[in-house]
Amino acid sequence: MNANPKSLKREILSSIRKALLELGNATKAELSDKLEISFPTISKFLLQMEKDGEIRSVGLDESSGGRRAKRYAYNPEHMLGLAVFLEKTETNYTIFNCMGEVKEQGKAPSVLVDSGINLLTKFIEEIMATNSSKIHSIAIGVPGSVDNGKIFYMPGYEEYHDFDIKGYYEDYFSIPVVVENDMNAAILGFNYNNRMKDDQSLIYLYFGHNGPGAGFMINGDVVRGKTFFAGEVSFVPQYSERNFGQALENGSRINEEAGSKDYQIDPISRLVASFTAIINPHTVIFCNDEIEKEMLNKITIGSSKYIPAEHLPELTISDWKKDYLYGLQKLCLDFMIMNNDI
Amino acid sequence: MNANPKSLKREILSSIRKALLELGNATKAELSDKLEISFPTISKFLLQMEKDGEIRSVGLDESSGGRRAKRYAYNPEHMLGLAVFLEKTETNYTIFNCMGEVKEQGKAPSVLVDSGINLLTKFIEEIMATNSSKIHSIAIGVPGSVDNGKIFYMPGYEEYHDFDIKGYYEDYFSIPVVVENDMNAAILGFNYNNRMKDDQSLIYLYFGHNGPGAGFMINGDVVRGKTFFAGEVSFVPQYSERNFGQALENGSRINEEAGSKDYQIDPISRLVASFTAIINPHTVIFCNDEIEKEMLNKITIGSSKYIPAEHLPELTISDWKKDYLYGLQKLCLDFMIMNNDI
DNA sequence: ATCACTTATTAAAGTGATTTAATAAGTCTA
DNA sequence: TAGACTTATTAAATCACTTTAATAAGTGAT
Repeated sequence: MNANPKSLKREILSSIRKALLELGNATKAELSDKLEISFPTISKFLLQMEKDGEIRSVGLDESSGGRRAKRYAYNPEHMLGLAVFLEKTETNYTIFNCMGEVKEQGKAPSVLVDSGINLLTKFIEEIMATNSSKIHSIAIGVPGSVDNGKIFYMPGYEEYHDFDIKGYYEDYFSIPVVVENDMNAAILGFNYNNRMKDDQSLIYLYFGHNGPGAGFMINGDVVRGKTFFAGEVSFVPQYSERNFGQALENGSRINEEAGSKDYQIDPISRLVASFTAIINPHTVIFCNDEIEKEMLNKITIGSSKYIPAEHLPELTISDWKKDYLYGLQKLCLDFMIMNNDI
Repeated sequence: MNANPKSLKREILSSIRKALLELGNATKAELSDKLEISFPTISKFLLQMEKDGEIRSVGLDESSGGRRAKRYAYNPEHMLGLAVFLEKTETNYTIFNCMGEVKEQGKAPSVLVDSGINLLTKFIEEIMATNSSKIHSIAIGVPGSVDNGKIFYMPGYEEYHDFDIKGYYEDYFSIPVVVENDMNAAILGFNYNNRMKDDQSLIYLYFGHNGPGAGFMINGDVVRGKTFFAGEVSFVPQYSERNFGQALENGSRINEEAGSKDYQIDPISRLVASFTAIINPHTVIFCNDEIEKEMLNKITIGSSKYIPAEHLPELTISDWKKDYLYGLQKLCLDFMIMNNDI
């Protein structure tokens, strides 16, 4: 619980930031109206923000009969964010501004090697050195389970287990750090990017090289589960003798030479049916490098054998990598907007 | 967004209420400490609350070396809540205080008859008449899908569809009203009653006379789904040719005379496995009039054929009716504590 | 019993947001 | 181009919580 004037100030500041970024630009009156905060208060905050270079006046409105109103816009370059995503084969990073515009991006060999955290630290340090003061938060994406900034489980990298990356780097760089699982970041990114309502239920489904998995967002929250096992859909029992993972594999061996993926339709349809009967999501997202549009129609038809069609989720295809990046950006932005001194 | 001094006041008041009810009793210093609100502010609020009869002094603490501190407790009788649950065969109601103590309860014939809402209105009106001013909020439980106080779907009672009960009665009685589906209320009740953490994922599973169903709470939120279809688990495909509903029924016909329920073990085990692979819940709750303890063990063993045992949820048995009632009470209490004039 | 000490409570000054009134900067009409 | 009107901004007064200082009420030792 935190109910005091200081928190009010923070609350107001971040709500102004959010509104300005969302609207693109606004007058004081518009902000006061939208945020239900009094005009003088808005005025005072904007004055300070303009002094700090956080916002800029972008001219006067046309008169609506009286004095023309000044219009303000957020200065996108005032704060930058850094997103780093660690993968087995390489490490990518992007630096972006509040509008989501990428200012710089690059690639490096994987830092996920035995030597532990040092390589990653050095990597971030170098990036920070050149962009110094402007970076206000860091988001790190990892291929493993994350519990509140602490790596809980990352297959193949046991030396990272139980390491509190978030805490470590927040101490080290003195800026907010957020760490998230790749799949969960992708879901957040998809949700953000497609401007969906906040309380949607989404499922991001991938088949991958090491077996299928899924990321879940329910009522706008990422689902991790009791033992971070949520999304291990290959274990879903589907046929008398096979689970989802086996049905995909088994089929693939039989149809190896045919080149057709039709054998996957029924297992996926059953999985979609199970999702619907259990959590009835709004959307199920597939990865663009794994599945074709035509396939989706077949799955829709397949699922409707198990569930009345009106309850089925919308099936869409999206760019996983892009969503992942957007997700990390979104996490960063939230921190930049919310968390702030003064 | 709401960031102004008025909301601060409300926030403080409800946090004091919450803390006092949670702790049972407290001194001003304890409240100030716990809530991170300054002593003078706490003092001012408590003074007013004591004047209003909302709290009472319950004596002085033993001295810890200096002046003895006054200890305050919430007056449970200050506000009462009314929970009404509508069923096909009858209508139950209870009146209870902030501590959850039932002050009065009763039963009436079902109001779910063709004549629409009038019977229910009259029923509540009579209860309100005798307990007049003390009832500060009403919770109504219904056997159907509810969307923000509006009945979305209630099988067999199409005349209620799209009727905004919440809005109607809030206008009529001028106190907060909350309407919730029976299963969802039961989950809230179980969660509340067992003092679980707020962000748990629970599943309440019932088999019922008209086929099985489930209620879901994920990360502390009730799950309704895109078309309020969440929890219709009988549609989950489980065997090559049968879904969960069919597996339960089919088995029952075969084993009709044997009296054994063992045929249910594998379907239920598979369902629990599906839950685990998808959302990895903390607990799955069964109804005490439908299943025995011994059965649970068999299901646990059965599920572990499909999923590594460490990821499986805890299986428990609970009193559905009681949880349902507690859930409605909890909803009422939340409204009483939060929503309040002044 | 008095004094030193501890803790609870009350009082006064300070900070921050709101409300209301006053002022400034425009537009439009006569 | 002056006056009426509209709308944006600034200023003053008010309300609410916090911080800090002062006071009250009790305990225990000398």
